[in-house]
Amino acid sequence: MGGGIKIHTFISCRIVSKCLHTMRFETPTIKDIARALGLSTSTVSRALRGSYEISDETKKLVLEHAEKINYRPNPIALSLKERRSRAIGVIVSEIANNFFSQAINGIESIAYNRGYHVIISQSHESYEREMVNVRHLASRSVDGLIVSLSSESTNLEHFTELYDKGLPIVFFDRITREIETHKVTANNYQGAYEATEHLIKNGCRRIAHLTGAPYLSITVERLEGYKDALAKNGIKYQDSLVSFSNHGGMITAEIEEAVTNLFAAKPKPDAIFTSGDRLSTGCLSVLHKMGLRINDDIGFVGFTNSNIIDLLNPPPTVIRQPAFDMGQAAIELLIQMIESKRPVTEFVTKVFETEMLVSK
Amino acid sequence: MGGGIKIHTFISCRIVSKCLHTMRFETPTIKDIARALGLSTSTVSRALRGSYEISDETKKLVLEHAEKINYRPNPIALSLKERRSRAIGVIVSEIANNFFSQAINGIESIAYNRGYHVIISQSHESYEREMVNVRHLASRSVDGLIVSLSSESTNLEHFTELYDKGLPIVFFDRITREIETHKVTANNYQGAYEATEHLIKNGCRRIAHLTGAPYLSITVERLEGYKDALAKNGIKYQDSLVSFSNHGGMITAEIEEAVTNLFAAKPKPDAIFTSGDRLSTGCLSVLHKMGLRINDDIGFVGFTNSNIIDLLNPPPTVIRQPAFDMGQAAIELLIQMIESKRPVTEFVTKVFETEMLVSK
DNA sequence: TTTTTTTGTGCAATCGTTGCCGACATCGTT
DNA sequence: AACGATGTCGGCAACGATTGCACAAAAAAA
Repeated sequence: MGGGIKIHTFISCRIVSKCLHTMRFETPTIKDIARALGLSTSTVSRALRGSYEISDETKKLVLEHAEKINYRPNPIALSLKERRSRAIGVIVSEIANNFFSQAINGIESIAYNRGYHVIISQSHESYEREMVNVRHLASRSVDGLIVSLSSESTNLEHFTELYDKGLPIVFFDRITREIETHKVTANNYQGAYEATEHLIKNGCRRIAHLTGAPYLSITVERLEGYKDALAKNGIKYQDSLVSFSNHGGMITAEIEEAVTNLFAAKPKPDAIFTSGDRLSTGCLSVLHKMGLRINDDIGFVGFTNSNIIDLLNPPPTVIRQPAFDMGQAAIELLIQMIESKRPVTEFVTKVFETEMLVSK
Repeated sequence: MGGGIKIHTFISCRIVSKCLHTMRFETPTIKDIARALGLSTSTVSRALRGSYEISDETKKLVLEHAEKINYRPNPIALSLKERRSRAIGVIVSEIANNFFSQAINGIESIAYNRGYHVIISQSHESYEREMVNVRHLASRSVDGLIVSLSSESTNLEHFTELYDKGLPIVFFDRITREIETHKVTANNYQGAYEATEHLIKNGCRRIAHLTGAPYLSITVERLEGYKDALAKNGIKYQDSLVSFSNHGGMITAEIEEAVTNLFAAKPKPDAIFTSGDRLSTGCLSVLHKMGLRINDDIGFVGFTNSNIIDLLNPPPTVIRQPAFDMGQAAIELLIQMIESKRPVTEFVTKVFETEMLVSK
């Protein structure tokens, strides 16, 4: 950061003869096998699928030759014909977010075993980007979608448009009431409640809340938990102690401004509760820059799945979501929808409990 | 972690009538337009592409109807016909690695502007997984590949197989000499040299080196830098002070064992230099668990692109790579290869300088 | 020997799109 | 009047794979 980036460029001048990088590269097809063996493509196709109508002799011939020329069926042709791709799309705001990357690992762990490929796509918290990605994935015939909404997504037409036509979609993390389908989420209310109560038990009374875009489900649920914990403990809720960050912590300046504003409240807050991976780490950075030590100078609890928070100074108390398991649950529900013979009419919402890791 | 995971499952029993989730969903095609307007598909196709052979009147008719029924060309059919997809594949070991997620952001930032989609795929440091992913991406007609090799990849046939057939490939980060193509890398030698020298200047004499799989380019280059820095400063290199982690830090137990082994050397090392994001954070965790304070009890420098290392206690000195810029460089070279009219015969290797952030 | 059954294979359509060629009609030119 | 040029459009084939139907040859039954 800061200053130009130095680059050395080595030019290797050796000329590689085999390089044919303008012709599209070719793969052996069923036709090549047919031609080589003097059969028709249909016979070859059936032989490869082990159809009972083909003699064992022919089958052996075909299979051996297919093996020899390293034949692989062309999935694009199959997708076009069968209108399915055995690929599922995942849309999250940012992969550089521990919660999401862990969830994706959960998704992959099951998808690959069930023969599905996973295509990851980032919305970068942008409605526009989300829409483009959804359309692209759909038109590429993904068999289903796992989605965590972007901060900006209030209009969900790009989803309903496809969902109503029969594309299976499962929402996770940032879910929506507008679309009736399977959903997977953490118990955000409870997590926020516990976080807030933890701060109260440690003597904090003016607890600020730094959270994401106001229309996101996770924002609403966590805000509710926060409010209820305050109420149960006889603390009055104050608007000035809550700050919404529309970009979910992706823009550092936004967090700095939010924290500054929160500290402008009078009297000053004595604790801060952050909602979301990027917001939590971002807020800790800002506090650090301001020279405030958490626990000593200010109470802190945040939602984050970072795996190195125990190395921080001092280690903050965090709310952790079972991201990997949530990913697994989401893909299982999706595959169930994709492979269901009859229309799915009953939908479940799986709610996973969060865990509070208290700094010692 | 620890204990079962509690899940609440809410079953929503409302029945949604429009739900047809067994039929594959259908998109309007060029045929629908042709039928509706009493034209042939070829005329419609040409009208949509604005061909000069079609009268303005017909064009207007077609375009209006296309807009009305929300027609989108089917990319699968196009891929099949044109044998290109305007999608590029990226294969990295783990997206839950700051270096890679930043590089991917760099790749996306350019790809989207140039009309390419980015498909991300993880090898999880497994040769097997890498091979499956490469084959899948290739058979899905990606127009090119950006690859950082997995720890286990010594055999590169799955790449040469495709590369020789004309699939453009750019390697970055973990590159290889075996394949002659464009490459993007950091100046790992220099980074390691500076890191080691920094430790020496701070009085360390027995510097351990915790690094990745021995056949990776980054491992070799960083080891060279480490060795040369020792030599230039009159310190004898010792095998017992270097430990190779084959899984690149993905397995915590492996790091713990490695660190334990390094500390078994006599006399004990007085500093540790780690190569790689996961290894650095993993090592810091282990040191923390062992109750060793870096700088005070043991010197430390590590390669990492984590954005919260300044929050660690105490903040370690780190070597940072310009990941975003490296990603941009890689995709630019790839697109250049893809769109080149004539075979590419001269290849460049771009080497980006690293930056050492010294803890104050 | 004739008819029926069985077995093995090929033809052609399909998926959505585009390239190529040919079919007209209209106009202007010689 | 005959011809070529131009403008506008449709038909066919192809991309790679699958599949229902038809058809052949061989085997079995009559």
